[in-house]
Amino acid sequence: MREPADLTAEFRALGLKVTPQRQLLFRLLHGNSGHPSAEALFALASEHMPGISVRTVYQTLNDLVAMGELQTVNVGSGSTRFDPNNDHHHHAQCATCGDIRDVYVDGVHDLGIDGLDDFNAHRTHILFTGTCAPCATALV
Amino acid sequence: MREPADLTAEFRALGLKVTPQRQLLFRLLHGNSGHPSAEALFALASEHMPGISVRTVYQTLNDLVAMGELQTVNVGSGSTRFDPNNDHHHHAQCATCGDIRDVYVDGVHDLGIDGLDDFNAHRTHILFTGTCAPCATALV
DNA sequence: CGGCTTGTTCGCACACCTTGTAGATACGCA
DNA sequence: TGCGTATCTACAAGGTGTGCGAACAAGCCG
Repeated sequence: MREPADLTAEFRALGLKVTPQRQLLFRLLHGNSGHPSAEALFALASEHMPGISVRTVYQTLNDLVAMGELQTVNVGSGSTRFDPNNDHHHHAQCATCGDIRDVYVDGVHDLGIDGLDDFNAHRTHILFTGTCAPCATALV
Repeated sequence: MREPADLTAEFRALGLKVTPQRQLLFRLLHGNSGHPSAEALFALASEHMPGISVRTVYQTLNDLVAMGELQTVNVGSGSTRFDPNNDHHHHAQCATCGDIRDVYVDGVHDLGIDGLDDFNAHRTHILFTGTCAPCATALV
C-alpha cells in the first residue's frame, strides 16, 4: 500500500472523496504488518475517532482492495484479514494464537504440478500453518 | 476418506453411533471430488432423506474432520468446502465458476523460504486461483 | 468565500454461514 | 428386550459482512 498522501491523490483522481475517516484508515493501515481484521481496524479506528461506523471501515477497505492497494488474506477462521503489503508474498499462520506473518517464497515456478491441465492459474498463494516461537515456548 | 463400512466401524469404536443420516452422508461423501459445501451436502442429502436437518449435516462433517477423515478447503468465498481426498494435495479454484479441483504438487520442500524463522510449519497448502477451461471458452 | 453536485457517513436491519440449546428419538451394548 | 446415552430436529442466536436511505460534507466552480 502506498503512502497516505499518495492514496489521497489517487482517491481524488478516481472521483472519490477523501474524508477524515478514510485518512485515519490510511494511517492505521500504512505499514501495518499485523494483518488486522475489519473488526480489529474498527476497534483501532474507534479509539482515534469515536463514533466511526463499522460500515465506513468495510467500505473503505473494499475500496482499497478494489484499487489494488490492499490485499485480503483468507485463513478460513472467521473474518477476512487485510494486508497492506503489496509485494508478491505468502503467509504463515500460527494455529495457536492466530497471528499471521508474511513469508517470501522462491522457486514457485519450478514446482512440479499435476492437475492443472486446462487451467489458467493467475495467482498462486501458499499458506503455512504451524506454531510460532512464542506459542511453542508457552506450550512447555 | 475411507469406505463407509470402515467409517461405521470407526464411529462405533469411538463410542459414536451410526445413524441412517450419517450413513447417508458417508455415501454422499465417499469418492465425491466436487468439494461440496455443507449447504450443498444438505441439499443432496435432503433429496435422499427429506427432513434431515442442517444441524445434523454440520455435526457429522465436523466429526469426520475431527477424525481426520475429511479435510476442509478454505477458499474464502462464503462457505467452507469439504474434501474426502486425504492424499497430500493442494487445490485450484476457478474465479469464475467457483469450482475447485485437486492439484498434486511436487518439490514443495525445495522452495526457498524467507520469513519462517522461529516458525514450525506443520502444513503447507497451496491455492491456485485462475480460470478453468470451460469458463475460458465461455468467455469468448 | 459561498453555493451546488455528488460521493460519504451512519445506523439499522438483513443475509449468510455456522453453532448452542432442549426435548424427543433411536442406536447399540448387555 | 431394556436401558443409557448419543443423536436428531427445530428454533434461535452468534459472527461477519452488506443493502438501504436520510443527513452530511468534500471539493469543484464561479
